[in-house]
Amino acid sequence: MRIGQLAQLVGVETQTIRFYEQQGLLPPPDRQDNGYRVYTEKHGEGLAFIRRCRILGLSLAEIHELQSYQDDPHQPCTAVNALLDDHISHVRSQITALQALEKQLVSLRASCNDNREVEACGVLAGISEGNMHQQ
Amino acid sequence: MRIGQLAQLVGVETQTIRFYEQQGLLPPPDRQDNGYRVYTEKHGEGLAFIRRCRILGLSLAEIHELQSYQDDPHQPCTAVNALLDDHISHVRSQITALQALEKQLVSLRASCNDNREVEACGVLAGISEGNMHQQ
DNA sequence: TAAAACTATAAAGCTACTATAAGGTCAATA
DNA sequence: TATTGACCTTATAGTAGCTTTATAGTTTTA
Repeated sequence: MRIGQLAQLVGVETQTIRFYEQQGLLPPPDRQDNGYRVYTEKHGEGLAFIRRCRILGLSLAEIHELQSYQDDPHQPCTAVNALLDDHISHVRSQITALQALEKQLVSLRASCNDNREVEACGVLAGISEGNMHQQ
Repeated sequence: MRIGQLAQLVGVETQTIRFYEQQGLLPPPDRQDNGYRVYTEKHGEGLAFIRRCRILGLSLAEIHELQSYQDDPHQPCTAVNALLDDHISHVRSQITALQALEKQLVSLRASCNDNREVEACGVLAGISEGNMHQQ
């Protein structure tokens, strides 16, 4: 299987596959005589794992960490769970921050309507004067 | 006022001020004979405006856009409000996406406990097998 | 046979800074 | 006077996770 086929199979771009290889997330595949990469099913699984982790918002470093655990199958999986717990609390704090931001933006938006000149715009005034009561 | 004082006043690093100047967000200040930048109160206000916009999550491009509106004070401020509305819906969709992600992560986490070997880890299995029922 | 489609590498671009390097300026001190 | 320390200057590289571009070689198709 060549890189284009693998890319289509998993739904990524070929450059992304080369990038993951360069980053040490995908093992370097064998090469044909012409230098073309040849992939196996294992590579497909590895790539799919990476993509699912990315969809879950894990960083490449965290993915690397997970892979290192997989190389040690008889260790307890405490660290895996801890990694996920950390990530969950990270996501939760992002949500909290964005919700606070939304409130702020909505209240800023409420200070204006479309029938004004820029000079009298409540939004711009609100930003300029720092009426940004954050809590 | 020199760059260090301005930086301290607004609470940014001096490099950030130079960066904003280079990006066209802050007007180039006058220079002393020795080449040192000299800032006025206007610059302070401009910099504070930029920082407040950044706290609101606006990109430098959006800030640039807002500044261009400020240069035309007698235009209607429709575009300003539209920019904010767009940003609010952007923030809201981020929140929605993160909430869905959180659910996914929590359910994944629930599929394991700390008393297993990596080989039998419910989290790793969940990712590997793609049990990632997204809705 | 020639063009289209695929592969390769290397390097730059994206965002919004932050950090580092190498040096010039200025006031106070030894 | 020499030097130390704090400040300023520019230019360049690094961060994350790719994407884009440039340039070139290979294979497949028309």
